[in-house]
Amino acid sequence: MKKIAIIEDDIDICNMITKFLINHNYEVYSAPNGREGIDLCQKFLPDLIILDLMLPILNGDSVIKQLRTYTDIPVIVVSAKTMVQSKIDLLRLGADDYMTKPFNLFELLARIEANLKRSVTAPMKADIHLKYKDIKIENCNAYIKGAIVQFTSTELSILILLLQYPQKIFSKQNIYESIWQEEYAYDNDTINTHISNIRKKIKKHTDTDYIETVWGIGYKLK
Amino acid sequence: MKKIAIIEDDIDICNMITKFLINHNYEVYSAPNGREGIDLCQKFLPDLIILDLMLPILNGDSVIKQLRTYTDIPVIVVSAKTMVQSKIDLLRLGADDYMTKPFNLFELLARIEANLKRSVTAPMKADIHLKYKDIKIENCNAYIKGAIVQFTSTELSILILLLQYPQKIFSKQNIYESIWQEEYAYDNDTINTHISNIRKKIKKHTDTDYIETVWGIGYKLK
DNA sequence: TTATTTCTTTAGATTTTTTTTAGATTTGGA
DNA sequence: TCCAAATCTAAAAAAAATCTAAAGAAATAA
Repeated sequence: MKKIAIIEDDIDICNMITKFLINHNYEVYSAPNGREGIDLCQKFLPDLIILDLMLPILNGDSVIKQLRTYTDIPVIVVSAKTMVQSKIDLLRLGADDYMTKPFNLFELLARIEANLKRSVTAPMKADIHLKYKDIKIENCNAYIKGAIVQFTSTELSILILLLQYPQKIFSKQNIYESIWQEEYAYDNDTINTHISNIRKKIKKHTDTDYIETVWGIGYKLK
Repeated sequence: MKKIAIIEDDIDICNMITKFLINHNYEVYSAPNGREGIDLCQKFLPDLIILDLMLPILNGDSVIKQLRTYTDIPVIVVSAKTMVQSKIDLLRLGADDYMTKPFNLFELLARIEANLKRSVTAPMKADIHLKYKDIKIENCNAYIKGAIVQFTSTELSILILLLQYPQKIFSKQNIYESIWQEEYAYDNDTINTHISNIRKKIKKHTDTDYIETVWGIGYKLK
């Protein structure tokens, strides 16, 4: 049975969707705000998320952004009609589909099924599990020699990128455009600094330096 | 700005997608059949291809097959709903994603962006892969008799240039203008020095001198 | 709001690479 | 043979890229 998470602050809408989906044979979890929504997703690993844009505590944009750092599960965004101009940004941000309120439950069902179907055939990023020598990444946590290490999300993204292709040399442009999703205009030492910080944290747990500087070209794992 | 090629025989659909993508800041090229589509791709080197399956002259399958002999650019296949059973074959053939007609343009946009993103992080196959006797170049790494050798980026560029045309004699001007992308004003021994350093590094790993000096003319491999 | 964390920018130190220099060596031709 | 031009290479100088601490800015949490 497929699991669906609903992140929605309006309790009536939430109940309505929940009942409807349970009737249609889904397992449903819900959370009333962004923060709890993210926790929920990490806990129950749903197959699809229905996300209200207007959330207390952590708004929809941020929720998608955070989710997308570690998973590709389909996210259907729900928003009031007046917010429609932001839909393109949402898709850009990483939402898979959107609907405006008020919506027809059957239309929602159709979209859920379409998106679930798609995510089966699409290559899954969900549930990252990487390992390289003494570094291990599971979901959003990094471990070095088994000890959890607190990387910031940018640091973790860079580390994951490197870990995904341990042979490849990544130019700063590669890294920047992969992580920030925007053009790399000029070198402002941002990447350098993050690399430096990553190294510092790694060094606390192990003697070896895992990141190699390839002069004039970029960085790679070593 | 990213370039997208559309290979689609229905002129209305083609125009619709073209307009939409131009509005979303892409540079768009299109071709009405498979043959022209392939020419187009060779000419404009798009970052992503949207390919209709049902094409006159050369059908979609063959187009993918041909494209895949020399490139890894993402290909999103578009097909009529009745053709859906072939989607797995398509993915197998080398397509990266597919959509059935009629489709939502925002969904297309989302998929385009997802696939472009993926291709940034994927290891590049377009990368250089050269071999000459005991010297091998893969990605940005040079190997001699299997051992990695640390060339600087300028040295590597020169070596790659020579390796690309092992027969050709390169004048210093040739080399300078290829690598530095500017006019070769006078001989300041820069090339000499780099050649010397390359030789030194090669000599550490093998007895033979791979670079031949052609007096009064330039250098070539030997 | 204020406090805290994270990210970006800055600036000077450091490291590596590139270019220049200079003297030695090699080459081809007179 | 000897000479002049071309090439070689070690070493010095210059330039460029990178590193990192620390400050400032921005985002997030309380």
